[in-house]
Amino acid sequence: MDTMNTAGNVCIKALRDEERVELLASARSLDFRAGELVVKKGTSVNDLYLLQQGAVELLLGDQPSKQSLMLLFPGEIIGVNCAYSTMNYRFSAKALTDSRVLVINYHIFSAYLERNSEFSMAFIRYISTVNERFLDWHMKLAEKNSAGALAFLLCEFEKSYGQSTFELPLNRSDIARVIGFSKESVLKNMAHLRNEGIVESTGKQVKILDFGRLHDIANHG
Amino acid sequence: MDTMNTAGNVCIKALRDEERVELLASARSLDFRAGELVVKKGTSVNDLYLLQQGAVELLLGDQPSKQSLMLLFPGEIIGVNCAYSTMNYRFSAKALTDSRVLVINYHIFSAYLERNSEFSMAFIRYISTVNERFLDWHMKLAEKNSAGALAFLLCEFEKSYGQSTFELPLNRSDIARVIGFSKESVLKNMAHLRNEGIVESTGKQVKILDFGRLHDIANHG
DNA sequence: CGGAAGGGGTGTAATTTTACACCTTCGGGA
DNA sequence: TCCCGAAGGTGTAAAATTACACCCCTTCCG
Repeated sequence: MDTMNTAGNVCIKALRDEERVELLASARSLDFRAGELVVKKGTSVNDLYLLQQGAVELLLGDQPSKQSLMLLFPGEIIGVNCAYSTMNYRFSAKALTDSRVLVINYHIFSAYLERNSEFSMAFIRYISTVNERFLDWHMKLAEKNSAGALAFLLCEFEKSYGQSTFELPLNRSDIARVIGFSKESVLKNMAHLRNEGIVESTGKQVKILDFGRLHDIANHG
Repeated sequence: MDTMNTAGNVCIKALRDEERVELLASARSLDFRAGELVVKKGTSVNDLYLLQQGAVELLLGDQPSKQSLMLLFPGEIIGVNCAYSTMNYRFSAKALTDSRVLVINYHIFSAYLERNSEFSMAFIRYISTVNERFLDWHMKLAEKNSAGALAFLLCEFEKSYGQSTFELPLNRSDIARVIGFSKESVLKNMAHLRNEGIVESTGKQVKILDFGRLHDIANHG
């Protein structure tokens, strides 16, 4: 959730001015409504998608119970860490909120990678950083029980928004998918947090009342 | 576990002949005994390690209950997908069996990335492929119960060794860490497989007797 | 305006897994 | 040669989580 200095934005800054101008001139923005697919698994990789606004969820499968890979926020290039493995996208990406995406032509982007070594090194560093944050995220979640995982997610959102009252870009089923527990687990744990006076929640609106205890649950779950 | 055409070996083939000769001339092989750390979390990134022989486990933490990231086999560059995120290694790597590693100087390697665009594109593709296989592995495991996860691991090893009798490079605690269940879960499930006549096992020696049923368990766990 | 669908929620029972205790065997080191 | 530690193993109980059933409310569409 920490978008500072590791975003796709930053690696694009490694382009030369004229390259950046050319890339942005050839790019176009697209808007997606909450719930729409931004990227569909199996489609061929013609474009890269830089998220400008909103929140997007990366999903592995296309089954009803799709597995959540990660949440993406403004500045990120969607699915960047696998974009060069095959010619087809191996995951889907769904807009969690209304979102705006900058569509960047893959071939133009690749041409810059081939001829601008500073840019390709910045891109390699960017991919490495995305991987590391992905591993951190999943491994932190993997070692927690359901209460800890939910608390951890709420703490991360509070940190990201920088305030204790915020609107989650996720419904309860989304939360369940992201942290890897059932919807009922999420609902029961959320009820427990409310009953204990740790949070207030009304649908997606969340207010954290006792940050210390939430952190304790997150750390020891 | 599929080492075909996605290994670090293959991306190194993208180097020009004289670059490859120079890289290999400056590299040296190191041997590690089973149980030794090949890479220790926190050490600075001066070298990359190409696994030539044996099996290595990538671990996230340095706690006693370290979390398993992935298993690595000959041809892989250890921890390649995060090697360019920071100046220190963010994970440890432990030799599961006696292993031989080619130690490649990071700065020489990076210099080739900067001046040989064909090589850097091959490297980007290699990292993407490593990421994708990592995601596939973890997401397949994540959706299985303990019986399914153990069966899946055994099936993958059978596929990798190409025969139904093989020696696991893992003891029961290692297996537990890799698939994310307790040691007793692994032991109980292994006993069940033996009692059902699906496998024979003596320590690390495993023989698969009923591949169809093992696959069924792997697929429906 | 009514019905359907989606989302939030609760309760109970079943299943899965861990925790804990303890055992046996084997290999290595003193 | 003996002892200790590591590894493989089993049993029982507790804890965690899911499965399932069902409810209520709100919003949207016909």
